[in-house]
Amino acid sequence: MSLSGRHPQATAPPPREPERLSLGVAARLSRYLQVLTQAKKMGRDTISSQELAEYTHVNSTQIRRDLSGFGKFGKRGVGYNIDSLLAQIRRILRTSGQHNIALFGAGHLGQAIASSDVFADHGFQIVAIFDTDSGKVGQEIGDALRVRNYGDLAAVVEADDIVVGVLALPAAAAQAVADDLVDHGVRVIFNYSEALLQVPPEVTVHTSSPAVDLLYALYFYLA
Amino acid sequence: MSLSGRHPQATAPPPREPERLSLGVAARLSRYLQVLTQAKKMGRDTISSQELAEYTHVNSTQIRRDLSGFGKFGKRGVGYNIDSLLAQIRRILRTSGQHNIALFGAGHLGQAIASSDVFADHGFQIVAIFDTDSGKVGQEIGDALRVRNYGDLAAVVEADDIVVGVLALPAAAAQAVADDLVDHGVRVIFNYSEALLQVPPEVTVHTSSPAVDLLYALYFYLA
DNA sequence: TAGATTGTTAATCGATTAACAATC
DNA sequence: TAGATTGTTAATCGATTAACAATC
Repeated sequence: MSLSGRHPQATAPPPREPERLSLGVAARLSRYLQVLTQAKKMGRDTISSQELAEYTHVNSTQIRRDLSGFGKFGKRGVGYNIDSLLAQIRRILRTSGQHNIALFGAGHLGQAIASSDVFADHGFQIVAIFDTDSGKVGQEIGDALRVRNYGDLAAVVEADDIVVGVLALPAAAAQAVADDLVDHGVRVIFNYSEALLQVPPEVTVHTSSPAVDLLYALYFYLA
Repeated sequence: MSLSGRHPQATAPPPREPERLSLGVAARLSRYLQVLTQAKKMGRDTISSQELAEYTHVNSTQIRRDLSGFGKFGKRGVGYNIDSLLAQIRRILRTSGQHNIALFGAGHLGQAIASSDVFADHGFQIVAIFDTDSGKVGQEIGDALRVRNYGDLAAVVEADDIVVGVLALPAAAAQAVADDLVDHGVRVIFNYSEALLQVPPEVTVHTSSPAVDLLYALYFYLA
C-alpha cells in the first residue's frame, strides 16, 4: 500500500516521501502535473479530483489516494489549489534539479520537439540538437538553438553534462547514435524511432513515438 | 506460415477471446506487435519471451501469460514464430478492419506523423490532412497526401467514414477543431496538443504528445 | 446552514513474479 | 541426450473502487 506504516497519532507526522515512487504513481503524478500546468495557463485557481479525473482518465478516488499519501493538499468542499499542488507534486517528483537533454535529428519530429514549451514549463532544457546532415548544421531550430555538427557530440556531452539522449531520427540511423551516446557515458536514451536498440544493461532505453502512441489509442478505442 | 492450423476439438478448449480486452492487456499486446513488426523487418524468424521482455520492459512471465491466455503460440526450447505471432495478435486485437484517420495540422508534428510508415504497417490509413493556414493547402505531405481546405471537413468525414480525428496543432486551435469533429459525429479524438479539451461524454479524448511522453520518461529515470 | 469535496477505510480485482514441470 | 524455453500454478503485491464521515 502507498500509506506505508502507521504513525504515532500523538504528534502530527510530516509528509513522508517513500524512497522510490512506484512506476504507476510516478506516471500518474506526472499526468496530474501536466493537467495542472495547463489549467493554470487557462487561468484556473483550483481544481477538484473529479475534474482531474475527467482529463487524465484516472479514477477520482485514485487521485485523492495518490495525493493523500504525501500530505493533505486539498480543501474539503473546494478542491485543490493549483499553484500549491503544482509545487507539492514537483517536490515529490524531485524536478527541482536542472537536467540537460541532447536531441538527435533535426527533421520534422526533432523540430516539433525542440519547439515545444513543455520542457521549459517543467524545468528541463534541450541544450543541443545534432544532425548528421551537414546541410542542416547551423540552422536555427526552436528557441535559440542551432543544429550542431555531429562531431561535437563528445565535447557537448561532457561540457553540458548531458544525461539524456533523445533520438528523433530514422530507424536506420538510431543504433549508431545510441552506440556513440553509450560510449560517452549517457545512461538514458529516449528513442522516438522504431529501431530495436541494443545497449548494455546499465543503459535504459525508452522507446515511443507519436505514431505508435496513436496506434495504441486506436486499439483501445476501436477494438 | 502455419496460420493456426491446429484446431483442438475433442479435449482442449479452443482459444478463447474475452468479450473485451482489459486496457493493460491491449496496451501490452500492441507493444508486442510493435516489437514483432520491427524484428521481422530486421529479418528475424523467431523471438523468445525473454527477448520481447528486454525490448518492451514487460516481465517475460507476464508476456507468456498474456499470450497463453489466447492459445499455445510458442514452441518450447525455441520461442515464438514471428509471422505466426503477428497474425495471432492482430486477430486478437481485431485490426483486420480498415479504419480511416483525419489529421489536423500540417506543421512539424503533423508532417512527422503523416510521414510515418507505422500506420501502413498496422492497417490504418491517414486519408486526409487539414490545415487552417490556406497557404499550406495543396502542399504535398508524406506519401501521396495533400493538405486540404478546412472547409472540406464535413464532406471528408462523411465520404471517408473518418472514425478518429488527430489534432497536431497548437493548443489555442485545438478546441475549435474538436468541436467541429464532434458536430460531425467523430467519437474518438487523439490530441497531441496540450489543450484540455471539453467534449460531450460520448466522445473519447486521448491526450499525449512527444514532449510530454519524454517528460514522463525523465521523471522515471532521473527521479 | 446546505452543498460540495476531501481524506480514508475496507473490500475486490487484476497485475506481477518466482518457480518449475513439460517438452521442443 | 542436454539445453532452452514455454505454459501454468500459486502466492504476493499494487491498483481500483464504492462508500462515507469529516469538514470546508
